[in-house]
Amino acid sequence: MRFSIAPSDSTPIYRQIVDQVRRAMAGGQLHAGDAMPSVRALAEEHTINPMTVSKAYSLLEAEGLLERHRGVGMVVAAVRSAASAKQRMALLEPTLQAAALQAAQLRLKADDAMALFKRCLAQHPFDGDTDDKR
Amino acid sequence: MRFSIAPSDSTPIYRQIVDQVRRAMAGGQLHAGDAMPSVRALAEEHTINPMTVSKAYSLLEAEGLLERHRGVGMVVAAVRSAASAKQRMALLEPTLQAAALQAAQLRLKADDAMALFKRCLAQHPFDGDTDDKR
DNA sequence: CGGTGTGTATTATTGAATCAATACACCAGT
DNA sequence: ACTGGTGTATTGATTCAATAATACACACCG
Repeated sequence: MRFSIAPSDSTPIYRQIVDQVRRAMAGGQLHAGDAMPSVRALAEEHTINPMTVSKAYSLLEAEGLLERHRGVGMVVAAVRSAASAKQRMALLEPTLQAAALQAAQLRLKADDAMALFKRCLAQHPFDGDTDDKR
Repeated sequence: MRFSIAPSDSTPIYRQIVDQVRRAMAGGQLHAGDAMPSVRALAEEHTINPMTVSKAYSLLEAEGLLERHRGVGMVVAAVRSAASAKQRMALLEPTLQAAALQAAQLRLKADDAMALFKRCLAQHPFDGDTDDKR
């Protein structure tokens, strides 16, 4: 599981982690039983505090997405599987709503905004398709 | 000038104001000489602290977008006019990049994401077109 | 058993953002 | 000048996010 953490971002680090895990779960990149990176490993990789990672994991556990196995590590919970397309769209919608608002404030033509979005989408080649099996 | 402030959002209030003014300027909704809502008025309308508004205005003044007229109010600076379409697109791009990343993580089809975005855009009827001239 | 690796709890500290209350400096009208 | 409207400065308190440094509880493995 790859994380992209931006400490400079206004959204808290622990929330960035939570959101990304949520999306990865919904997108089916995480399967039940998969082991999550250890708190210390993740903290070291991004030079953040272990407790910040732990906080994120705790929230995800409370949410039922992860299971805590003390002494072993966090593991993706059993029940969940990939969400339906409709559910995944619902997760994306708030961001697109914000983008649409910005586009309107910028007085951009809807077509232009769409074209730009299309270009952005093309830049994200669904890194899971390059299937990093190990 | 209408502001939509979300105190619950993780991005600081003063930043929400700054960003919205920037977009309104680029979109040509604010013209040189236009008077900005007073610090106290804006603070009261959104039940936020006057100093928070003042902080936002100060940043915008430092940026050259607003001019401070003590005793009179903040006024849109002279030099700037609406930005070119290309510049406005550049302001929107970071948000769409983030959205594209999320879509990829969610394993959404690009077409589906585009369709959703189109729907979101349709919900923002460019409130300036309803032209609240007074 | 003992070591190593898990996640966790605790306490204290830093910094940013916000609020609250007050006082001040400025300008325009009467 | 006075008054009422501007933006601003100051000080303090509060909240939240993140850090730091320990110490602890648990599980696997040899």
